[in-house]
Amino acid sequence: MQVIFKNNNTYIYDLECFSVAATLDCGQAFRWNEISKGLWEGFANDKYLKIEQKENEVILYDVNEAEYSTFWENYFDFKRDYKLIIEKIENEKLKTAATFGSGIRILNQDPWETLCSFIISQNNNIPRIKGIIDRLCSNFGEKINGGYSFPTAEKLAELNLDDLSVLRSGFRAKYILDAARKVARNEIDLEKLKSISTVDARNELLKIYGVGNKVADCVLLFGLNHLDAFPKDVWIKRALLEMFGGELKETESEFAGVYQQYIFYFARENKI
DNA sequence: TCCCAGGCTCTCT
DNA sequence: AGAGAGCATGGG
Repeated sequence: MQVIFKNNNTYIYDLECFSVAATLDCGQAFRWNEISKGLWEGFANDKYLKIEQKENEVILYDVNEAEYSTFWENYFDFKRDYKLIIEKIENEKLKTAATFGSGIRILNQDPWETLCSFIISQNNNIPRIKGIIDRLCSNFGEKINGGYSFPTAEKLAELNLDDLSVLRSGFRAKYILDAARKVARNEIDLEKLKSISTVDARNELLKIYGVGNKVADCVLLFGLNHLDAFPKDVWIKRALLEMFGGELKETESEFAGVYQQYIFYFARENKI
């Protein structure tokens, strides 16, 4: 892997195990869109990015060295050796799924944005999740280059259910408010959850009204860097049954969350 | 039209 | 402690 900074862009060469499409379109983030083949734009927290993948080249437009090394490198988890993770898989079917989804990386997203987004995701479909999050940002975020930032918990904590009716988020609005208030009042310290055990962090998240095991595990995995969290949604439960007979001991392992994304992507793309 | 969506809470056994 | 209804809304 080689990183070059030039013309205010960041160019990455010889980067293994990365597909921008698989990573941004596998259901872990909801604010990315493909403009044309291989060219994506989107937001992370209060930052806008245009990123393109060509043959053996990834370009982050208008990203200088400082922005790359302090933010995007970690956001895309470029430093982690996913090839090694895949090589260590012994279960043959899991290896098949991993090979199929080998371009997926687990994004290091902002904890609050992740929490709020996955509260919205429950009993919902992805196009509508994206729509609700778009309205959340355009109504309550800050105007930034190209769009709107994700609103802070402090901002949302001041609002009431009536204010949130513009989101058309249904029964989830009351859950958003409870999460915003608990985070804004520091009843739940999201940053601290990164450094405590996965079990303890999950129990903290479960204190939020509207957060159950699945949403908590998504926040642990996509926003708090707990890669051993294994979110079980309807797709995963079905895939575990059909691919592994309902039992897979790897769901308890160090990189269970990475495996989960491979299985999820494999199941969805292959329509099993 | 009808079914269902990366679930969760509440209630009833 | 396990099962089932209800939840808001709208995409397909």
